[in-house]
Amino acid sequence: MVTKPKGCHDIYGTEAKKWQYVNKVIDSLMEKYNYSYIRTPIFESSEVFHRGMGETTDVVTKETYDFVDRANRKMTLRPEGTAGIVRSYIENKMYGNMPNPVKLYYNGTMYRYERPQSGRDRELTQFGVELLGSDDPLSDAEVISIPVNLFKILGLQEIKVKINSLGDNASRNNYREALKKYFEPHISSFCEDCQERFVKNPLRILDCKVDKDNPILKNAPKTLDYLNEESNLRFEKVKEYLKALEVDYEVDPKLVRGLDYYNHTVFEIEAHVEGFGSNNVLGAGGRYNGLVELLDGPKTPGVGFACGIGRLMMALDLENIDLDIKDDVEIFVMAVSDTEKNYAVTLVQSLRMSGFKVEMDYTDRNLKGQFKQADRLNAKYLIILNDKDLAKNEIKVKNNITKEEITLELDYLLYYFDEVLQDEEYINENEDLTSDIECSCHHHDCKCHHEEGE
RNA sequence: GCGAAUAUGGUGAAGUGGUUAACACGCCGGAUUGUGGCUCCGGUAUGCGUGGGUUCGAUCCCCACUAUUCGCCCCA
Repeated sequence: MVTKPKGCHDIYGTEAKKWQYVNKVIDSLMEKYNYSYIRTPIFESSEVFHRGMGETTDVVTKETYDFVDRANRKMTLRPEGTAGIVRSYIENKMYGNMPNPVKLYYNGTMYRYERPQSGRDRELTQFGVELLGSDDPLSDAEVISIPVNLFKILGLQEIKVKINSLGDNASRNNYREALKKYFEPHISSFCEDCQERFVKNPLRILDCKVDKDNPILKNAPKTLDYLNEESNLRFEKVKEYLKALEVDYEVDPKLVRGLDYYNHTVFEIEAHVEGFGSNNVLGAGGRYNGLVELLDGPKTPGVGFACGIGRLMMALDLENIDLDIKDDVEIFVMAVSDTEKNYAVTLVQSLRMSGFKVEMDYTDRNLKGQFKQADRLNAKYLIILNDKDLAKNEIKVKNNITKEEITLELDYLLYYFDEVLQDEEYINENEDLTSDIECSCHHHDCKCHHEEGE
C-alpha cells in the first residue's frame, strides 16, 4: 500500500469541518483588524530563507526540504511564512503602493524535514501576520493581541503569554558578549548540547532543559539588564499597550527565539493543558526591524507572529471545546420504488436550490436502511415518499427529533420548510457569538480552503 | 541527526509454534409482504506491516526493512 509521506496528515470528516471553522474565524477576525490576506508560493529560491532566517539556524541548515528544479535552480519548500512575505513585500514594492503600515496575514502549509513527534509534523499549517512599516510599540502589542484574541474567541482558557525584549542590535550584541563571558569559565560543566550552543548561539543556553536547575544558569545575566535606555523605554510602552488591550502576560527574561532576525520584542504563547506534549508553544513571534533590509529592501521595521493550527486543534481537543460545527442534514428524502425515486431526484434538486441541505439514498437501500442512513447523517426532517400519496398530490414529512409525522399538500412543502428550518437558524444565531462570521473570499461557492491544501 | 516503544479485520482489540484466528462495535441481510432506531437470527480477515531466516511446521522465535507513536536536538 502506498502511504502518505512521513509527518503529513490527511484531514477529512469532522476534523476537516473543524479546520474550516477555525479558518472562518481567522478570516473574520483579520477582517476586523483590517489585515489583508496574502498567498505566496509554497517554494521559494533557497536564498530567501538562507538570508532571511540566518545561515546558522538549524531550521535552515538541516530542516528544510531543498531541491533543484530542472534548470538547476536551488529551491526550498517554505519552512515558515515571514521570509517569503518580506520577499513579496519588497518585490511588489508594497512600501510604495499600499497604505503604510502594510498589514498582511497568511494561512498555509509549511515544511520542515524533522522527525515527527507530538505537536510537530513535516507538513504543518501556520496562520500568521506581518505588520510592515511601523516601529510604534503599539504595533508590537496589537500583533501579540491577535492570537490571544483568536484563542479567546475559540474558547481556549489555559494559555500563557510570555514576552521579553532583546533590545536593538547594540543591546543584543552587548548582551551576547556578556553572556559568553559569564558562561565561559563554567561551560565545561554544562550538557553537551549547551557546549555546542555556546559556540553557535549562546542565547539558547538559557532555554536548556537539562541544566535548567543549574544555579549558574539561574543567575545568568538577563537580557533586560543590557537594554539601552531607548530599548528599555520601548519595552515599557509595549507592556503599557498590552495592558490597555487587556492581554495578560508574563515577562520571561530567559525567552529568546531561535531565528536570527528578531530584535526588541519577542513573545510566545504556550498551551497549559493537561496531556499536551512537550511542544506546547501555540504561537510565537516578535519584531524584526532588520529583515527587509537584509533581503535588499528599503530599511523597514516589521513585527509578526506565526501560530501552528495543528497545535491549536490539539489544544481545542484537549480542552474539550465543541466548535459550532453544523454537520447535520436538514432534510432526508426517502424513496424506494422507481417512480418514487424519480420524483425524489427532482424534489431534492428543488429543495437544494431553495437553500436547504438535502440528502437521499444512493445505494438502493430498503426503507429500513434509509431510516438508518438518515439517522447516521443526523437528518432533522424526513420526507417519506409514497406512490399512493403522490397520486393524491400529498407528501409525508416526519420530524426526526420529535417523531411527529404530518401529511402536506405538495404545493405547501417549500413554504413549510421555510417556516420550520428558518426558526431553528434563528435560535442558533442567538446562542452563538461567532455566527456573524463570514468568509472573506470572493468565490460565491467558497468553502474557505484558501487553496492551501487544508 | 540521536534514542525508545509499537505494528492482528472497517474500528476497538484477545490469542497460540501445529485442523475452522475469541469477543465487542460497525456494516449487510432476515424476522417486520414500505416507518426504522429495542430484540432475536444469519453474513462479514485467501488471514495476523514487508522481506528474509530458524523449524517437519510460524501470526506467535531471530534478523533486516518500512510505517506509526513518544522523547532529545531544533522549532509553531
